[in-house]
Amino acid sequence: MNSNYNPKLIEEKVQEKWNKENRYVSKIDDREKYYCLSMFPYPSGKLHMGHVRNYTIGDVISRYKRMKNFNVFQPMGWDAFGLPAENAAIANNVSPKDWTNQNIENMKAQLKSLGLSYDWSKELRTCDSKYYKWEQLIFKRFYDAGLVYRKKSIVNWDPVDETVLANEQVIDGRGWRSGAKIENKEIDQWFIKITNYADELLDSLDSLDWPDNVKTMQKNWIGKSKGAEIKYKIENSDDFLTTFSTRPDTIFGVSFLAISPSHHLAIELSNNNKEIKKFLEECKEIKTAEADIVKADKFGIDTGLSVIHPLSGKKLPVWIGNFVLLEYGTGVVMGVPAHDVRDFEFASKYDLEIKQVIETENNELPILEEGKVINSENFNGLMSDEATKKIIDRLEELKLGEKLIQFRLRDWGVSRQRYWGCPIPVVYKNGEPSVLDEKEIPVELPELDKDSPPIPLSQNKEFLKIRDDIARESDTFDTFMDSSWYYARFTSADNDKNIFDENTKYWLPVDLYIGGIEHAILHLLYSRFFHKALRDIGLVEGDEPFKRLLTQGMVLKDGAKMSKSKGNTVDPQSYIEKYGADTVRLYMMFTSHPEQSLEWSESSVEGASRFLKKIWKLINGKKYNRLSSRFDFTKEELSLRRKSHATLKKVENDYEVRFSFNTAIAAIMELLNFIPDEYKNENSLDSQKYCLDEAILFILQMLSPIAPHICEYLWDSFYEDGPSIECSWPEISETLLEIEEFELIVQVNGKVRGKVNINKGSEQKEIENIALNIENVKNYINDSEVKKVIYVKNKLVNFVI
RNA sequence: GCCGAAGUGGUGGAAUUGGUAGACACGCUAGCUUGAGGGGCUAGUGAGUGAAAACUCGUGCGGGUUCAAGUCCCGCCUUCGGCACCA
Repeated sequence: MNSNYNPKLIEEKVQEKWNKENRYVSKIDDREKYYCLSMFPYPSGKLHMGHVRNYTIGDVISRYKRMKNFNVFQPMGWDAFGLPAENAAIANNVSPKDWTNQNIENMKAQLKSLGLSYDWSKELRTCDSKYYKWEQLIFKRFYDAGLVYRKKSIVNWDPVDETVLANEQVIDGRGWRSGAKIENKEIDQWFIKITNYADELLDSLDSLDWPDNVKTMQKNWIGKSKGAEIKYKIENSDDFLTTFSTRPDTIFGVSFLAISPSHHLAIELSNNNKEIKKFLEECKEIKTAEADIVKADKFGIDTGLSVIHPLSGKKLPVWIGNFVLLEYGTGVVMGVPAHDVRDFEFASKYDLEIKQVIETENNELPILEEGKVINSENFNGLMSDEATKKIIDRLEELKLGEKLIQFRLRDWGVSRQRYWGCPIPVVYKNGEPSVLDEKEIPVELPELDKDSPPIPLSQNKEFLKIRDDIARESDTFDTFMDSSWYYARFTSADNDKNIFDENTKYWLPVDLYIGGIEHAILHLLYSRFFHKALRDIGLVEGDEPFKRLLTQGMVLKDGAKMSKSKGNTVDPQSYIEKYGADTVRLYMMFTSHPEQSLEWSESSVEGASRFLKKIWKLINGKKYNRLSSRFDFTKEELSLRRKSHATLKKVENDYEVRFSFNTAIAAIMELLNFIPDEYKNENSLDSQKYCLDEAILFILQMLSPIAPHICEYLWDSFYEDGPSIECSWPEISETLLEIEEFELIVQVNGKVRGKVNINKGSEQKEIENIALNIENVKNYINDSEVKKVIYVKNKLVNFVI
């Protein structure tokens, strides 16, 4: 039995065994359940390294949990609707459906070759009407629950191609295909009232075992802020302009109002004013993405209108500002140049009054922090918080304002003007929309003619026209809709009669959700909202979909994200073929902590492969001796046993608590390196054999979540008629871990000057004496007086002189 | 611009609660093994000084707190993720 490690052969063999046994099909049973979910991929064609990393992490944890006797559910599916299929369809003259299905087949084969322990019996794809018919049903139920409405909103309009473009399709303000200048266009769209849940989405973050940075990002995104709504009467009119401000204490510093270019007042004014009309035209050239709006130069135009300051009674000019978002607040900003950076820039540019009304130690305008109120009539001298209260009280008396809590979170626009998405189940009777009844669902996406490019549904006459006076909705759903509830549908994916069933009840919530940090806000927030809304219409239980979250970092090459456009991608398949899945998995887990970015390195793959070869060489051909542990172990033997158990303890903690697979692997490597050579000889002592066998069993068990093929193969040949490696995890012996000696660090003035072995039970005085007698320590202390001794138990002693 | 991260040897990274910086690997150097290549094995490997013992410096930059700072605080720089129509 001196054969070399042949990953291809053993991986095929082991995978065949798993298939035969249907080993990873999960059923309800008495054990504690563990639903481990990795974010399903967009079927782009080939697996990339980010997928491999994501799915290996999920698989390692799933396998570990199985060994710990959990009933594990780990499904996989496809986020199959989206733009790339349409683009590929145009580029390659294939239908989005065929392209997508082909990609799914390829990627599924790749996933299988990685040895991921998925329950494929629950596979789903979002482009399948078996899936999206339920999504249409959910939309109907949401509509009935009052969560759906229609509203005008702005899109990127390509006037040449006459299509709506995604933000990423607008490059430098121009359409990526046509090159035409992109315009803002307002159209009617469907919205879902996620803001109804703003408070709950915020509050229940506390209950989640999620990374703090993700919770913080979500919290800031929801953006609950306390302030006041303040009304400014328009001069010579009975109308008011309403603003929201978090800083009512600065109200006497207001020197202008700025309204959004999309504000109805701005549009009305433009009808009679050429300059304003021109200005609004110019504003239409800015992309709709917030990052672009903020980066754009701030400019504005005076409307000529004035408003009356609610407290001072002064006249203030009304401007239109390109930086004011209609979606946020009321679409009107009160400009306080002395205490806001953006207002300061704007006022400086257009020579508007800058009036300081807050005083702090810092004198440089703009002063952003709170302080003492000045130049504010009878509120002078108050501190900001008190002034805020009194000013709001005063506004309320005058009925010109009131206390208000405002969220940054906006309602979710779910309409998309595309082909490859879930049709929105709505019809228009004489132009009046109505959401379809459950029995009229599903609305299936129409098939395309062989040669037809994927034209938006709005141009598909056959699909649209039901009767002369009845037409279908031509928009499809945002693909975030598809991915907002798939975690729940997985549990019942094979049930065609009901959306959810008893399995849903059993498996939810997801115990661990793993995916890229780039989804920290949108996808995760939408899913959380969906879960709560589904709960409220009685379809699921519990308040949150994902109990624990692990956000993985990017896979980089040469310091940049691997991407097709940069041409720095590395194809995982070639590595799986060359080194085997176990090596690729091991490499991925060893190279860095899952939450950090991973720098791809060719040569480290070799290292991972070498480690597996070492294990193969040590174990292949050996048989478990099944000796009892009743030996008087030598000190050396004991130290190997201790190392085995200490490694086990560390690895458990790394797998379970820290998700720190790289250090777990390093510890296993250390253990392997620690085994003395003579123990590996055939004529070693029985006591040595015992220690070696123990180490071998531990190594195989500890490593098998990461490199399952080689470990199971070696386990089966080493431990004939033993238990399945998947149903066994070793027991730690705590007594073995108790050590009698430790290495004391001796410092003088905080610098290490010596180390010495000390018995654990020693008294502090005794330890100090030993430390003071170290030659090098003596040299440093000389005749100096020891002013202070810091002693950290079982660790170090520091003499301060 | 706003929100959230990251920065440690030639490289990937470790240091879990403020307590030995560089675990574990890769690479490199030398030696052994081999007909050669590959592979394997042994030793060394942060920089500098030194024959050695040992010492000095050293965790993006500049300050600070502390007996002690990669870790805490203040101010910067760079890179990455998100910013609501990429998924």
